[in-house]
Amino acid sequence: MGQGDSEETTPRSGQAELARRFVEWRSSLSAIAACPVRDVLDRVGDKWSMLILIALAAGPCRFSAVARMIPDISKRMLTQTFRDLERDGLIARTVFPTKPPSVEYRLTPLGSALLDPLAHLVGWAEQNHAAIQEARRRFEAGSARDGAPDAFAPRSSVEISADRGRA
Amino acid sequence: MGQGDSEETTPRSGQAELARRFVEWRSSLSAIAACPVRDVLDRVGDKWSMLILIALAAGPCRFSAVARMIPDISKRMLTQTFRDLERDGLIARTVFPTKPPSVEYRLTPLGSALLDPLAHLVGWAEQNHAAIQEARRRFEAGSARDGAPDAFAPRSSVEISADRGRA
DNA sequence: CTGCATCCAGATAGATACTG
DNA sequence: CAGTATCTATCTGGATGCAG
Repeated sequence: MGQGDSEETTPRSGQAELARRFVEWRSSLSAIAACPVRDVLDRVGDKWSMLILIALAAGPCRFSAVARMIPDISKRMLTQTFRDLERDGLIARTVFPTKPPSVEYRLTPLGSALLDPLAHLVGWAEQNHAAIQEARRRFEAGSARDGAPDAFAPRSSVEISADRGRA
Repeated sequence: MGQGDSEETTPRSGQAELARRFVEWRSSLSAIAACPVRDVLDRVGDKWSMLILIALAAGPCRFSAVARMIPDISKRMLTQTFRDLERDGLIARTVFPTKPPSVEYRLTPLGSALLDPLAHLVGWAEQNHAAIQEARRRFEAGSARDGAPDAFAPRSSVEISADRGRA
């Protein structure tokens, strides 16, 4: 399974470019795990960060305003996620010495920029969530019945023995 | 500041379109939390899924091959993440009835498609991780600057009263 | 080689109550 | 209103040993 036996005939050009990058990364996956990508995914991939980023996308918000938009978040988690986001320079926090005190959060240019790649992910999710859910149904059906006749299950035994020469 | 004092002069048109979508979502953030976006982020945002997806980006791989590429993953987590990924239809699993048995994992078209929005995120991470790290340094420097526990560093009193007109 | 089961430490996050 | 503190339930993920 070299990197270029059956893939290079496919007409996807941007896809191939993309694949090349990932191929290079394969040799240093552990480095990736430690480095910027993991950083970003850990921040964005947690339970609330992305929701908060979206909540602030349209403009600055007060603490309780965000809390209202995300009903099932606790104050504890909201405070904590705000702090992490601020720590990373994604949002800015402004305290107004009014009484009672009010605090406003807003996206920094950095946080605003993150919304763009995030939107790609969201777009993908919206386009493909149906496929994912169908895959889940199929998977669970296949787990219940061994050898279930699926739409595309038996692509297995054809190319097996030809490829087995490596063990 | 509102959405349009200094930002609207910037020539980003897709950015505005993007903002509009997020604005609409604000009213139903709890729905988003439950729905496809959260699904995808929970899958991709966990510790290993993305690494495995990248590992498979260049072509099919066997269990132990992936394990070698990601040295600090345990067999338990590798198996589990493979299963979740397969469950969602992102990767396909093929068992070869050889002796000893070998199993090959490969991206499905769905999983391959996910690589694209993922690459945007990775690209952003690479471009901005320096800014993030600097923000962290600045944040920690600002936090450590005063020893008083209750003083929360009102570091922007200047623009406060001027901006108060919007509440 | 691949995968599963068990046990276990640490992180995550919810509920509640209290402060300025 | 905004935030903190503590206690606790749950989840994640690592180590090990066993099985096909």
